Amino acid sequence: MATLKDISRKMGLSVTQVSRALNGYSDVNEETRRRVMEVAKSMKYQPNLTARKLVSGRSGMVGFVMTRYPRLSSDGFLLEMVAGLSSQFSSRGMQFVLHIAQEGDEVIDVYQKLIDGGALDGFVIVEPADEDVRIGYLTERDVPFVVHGRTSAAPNYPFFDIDNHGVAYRATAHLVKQGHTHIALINGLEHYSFARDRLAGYRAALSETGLPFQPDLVRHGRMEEALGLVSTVQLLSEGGRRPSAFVCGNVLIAKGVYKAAEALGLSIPRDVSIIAHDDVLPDISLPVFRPELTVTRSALSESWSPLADFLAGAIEGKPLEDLQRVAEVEFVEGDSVGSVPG
Amino acid sequence: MATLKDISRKMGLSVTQVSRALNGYSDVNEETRRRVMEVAKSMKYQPNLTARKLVSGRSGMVGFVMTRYPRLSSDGFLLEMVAGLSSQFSSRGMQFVLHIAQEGDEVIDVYQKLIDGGALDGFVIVEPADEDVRIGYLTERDVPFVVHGRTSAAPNYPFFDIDNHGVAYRATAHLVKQGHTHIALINGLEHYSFARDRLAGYRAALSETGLPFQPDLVRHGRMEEALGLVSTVQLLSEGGRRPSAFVCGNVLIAKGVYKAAEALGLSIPRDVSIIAHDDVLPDISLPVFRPELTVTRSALSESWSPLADFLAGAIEGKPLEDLQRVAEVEFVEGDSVGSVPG
DNA sequence: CTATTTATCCGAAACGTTTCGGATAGTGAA
DNA sequence: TTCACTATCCGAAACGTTTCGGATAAATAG
Repeated sequence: MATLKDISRKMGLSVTQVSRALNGYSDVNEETRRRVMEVAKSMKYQPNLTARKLVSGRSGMVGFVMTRYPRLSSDGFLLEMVAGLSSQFSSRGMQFVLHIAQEGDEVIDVYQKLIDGGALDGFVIVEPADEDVRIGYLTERDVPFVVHGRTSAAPNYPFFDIDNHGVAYRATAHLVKQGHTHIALINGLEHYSFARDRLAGYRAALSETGLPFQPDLVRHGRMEEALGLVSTVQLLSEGGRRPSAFVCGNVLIAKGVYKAAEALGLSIPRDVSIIAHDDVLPDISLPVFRPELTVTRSALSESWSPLADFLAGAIEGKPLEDLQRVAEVEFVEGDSVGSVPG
Repeated sequence: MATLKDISRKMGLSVTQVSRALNGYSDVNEETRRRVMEVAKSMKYQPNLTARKLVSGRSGMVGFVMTRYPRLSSDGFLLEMVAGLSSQFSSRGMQFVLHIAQEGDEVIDVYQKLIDGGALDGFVIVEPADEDVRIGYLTERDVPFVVHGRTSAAPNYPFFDIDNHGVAYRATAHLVKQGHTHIALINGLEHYSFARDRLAGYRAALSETGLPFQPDLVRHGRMEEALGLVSTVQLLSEGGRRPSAFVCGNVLIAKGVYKAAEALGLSIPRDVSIIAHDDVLPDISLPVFRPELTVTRSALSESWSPLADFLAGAIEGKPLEDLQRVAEVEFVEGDSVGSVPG
């Protein structure tokens, strides 16, 4: 591989000047720069990243720590994310390193090791919990990171999140407008921030319209079809306050609700109304809904680019206000919402 | 972060000696080494990988290039592999970097860029094709790599493969022994080496027992349930030589065959016999077989460790013979094989 | 007692880059 | 003529390691 020295020798220039020419500094003659560029190309010069890192103190690598778990190999979200982030970072000249924590490793220890090794410049964190230890640790050590989601309305770290409060608020409000008074919320696991935000949005919509919050109409769990199915059957079988509408955390849950409704002989939207949040996962095995599902929609795939931008920015030391964004969600009406039955 | 210089200053030793003490060289007093170790630990010394790389010329990073494709996010094999390799490499102190090729990128260009950047020491290649361009390119440029699979019986590069010839041979021979004479092979896509090897094993078993090779009993395709289903329906519907037994490339295909058999009102193993190869993917959504499927079995998860070993060895310049292995497969009898129907 | 070996140690160079602090020569202004 | 300024360039240091080629003193061999 050709080095700066090779070029400088060949052209009778100093290494300094060649370096500055290539890096676009202003104190180099345009004619000189042109020639340097030309020679560099002809010699197939590629800057040695390692050397560059040594002096800049940065490795150009960012990391993501993943804990091994049983469902791993069937988790479409994860692969989608890894692929998305990886390509975003590499198009920015950075490397995205996926680190799988060994079984039994303490998560924080993994971060510590990676940081101390000096190989990573920053981290991406997804699915933050309400009191997230990773965020605490990285903040304390002053290591750059970006979060997909957020643990409070206005956190003091870079993040990209969707308006989860709005997701549940709009869905709930829409149902209320149709006259529904008993609206169930089938939500993600309680300790996730996004689930907390959605619960808050749901409650806000209810209280704004004077409807009571009924805790037994809210379910938390892993956002899979089974959760929707089981929750629906339970909710519709219990005596008394049967919900006439469902707000679902994602389309898998909605699929479960559809199935349960069918099994119980209920028709959508005549007997039950359903709204879900759609992450627009490009998974071919995604369920098909009949009738068309009404959704709040925001493509997960649009978050990788800002996440990469924000982490890169954080590493470069950009001000926090440039590194935070809450994305709006779209409301897409289908045919799964009707007025209250009889 | 503490550096070698910090330690040397504190102890009144030279940087050289500290470095050698830490790296286990013989020309340092055991007592000195002990003290150095102690101080290093107390100062939380972590060697700067970047600096080390600069002089050693290695980055400690190995790469895997993946092309983006539609089914990506639902591909369990891929995530399983990424997770497996990633953890194997990191337990060896190396980083496994996943690189997603942008749509439209020429694969070879991606490798070129990564190599020239000097950031990667070697590559892992999976699912080699018969005339694999990646293998050609890396060989030509003399860049270390390891292949999961192989393009010829005894290739001149490091690889880990299972005995694919044996997989099909044993399954076929087993069926022949039960008296079957019309045995179908539902195989992977034709250009993959493993599919070619399995086809060869299938033919070998047939010819050894004097049975004719009937090309129309062989199907190639993407190894999914749909392939098994469609192939089976076609094969059993055609006039004349209907197969009485099926050798399936993986369990998904076998699932398709089971479904087709059921739909056609055929019973297993009375009417059709089935054998498949089982990669032992720990995917909870894996099909359940009734009756129990007879399989050739070899866990995919056992290949990551040797692959990592071999690539590390290749980078260190170990001799080729230490970097190749063909793993045996296990034959596990279930209840899906019977004798030829009346 | 001298020559050789052995056990420890160290200085300096090297890896390829960026960057700080000038140096030089030419230009225009005072 | 002298001064300040601009445009263009360069030497040297620095980043944190590893490693080559010795250096020193003590121990052993002859």
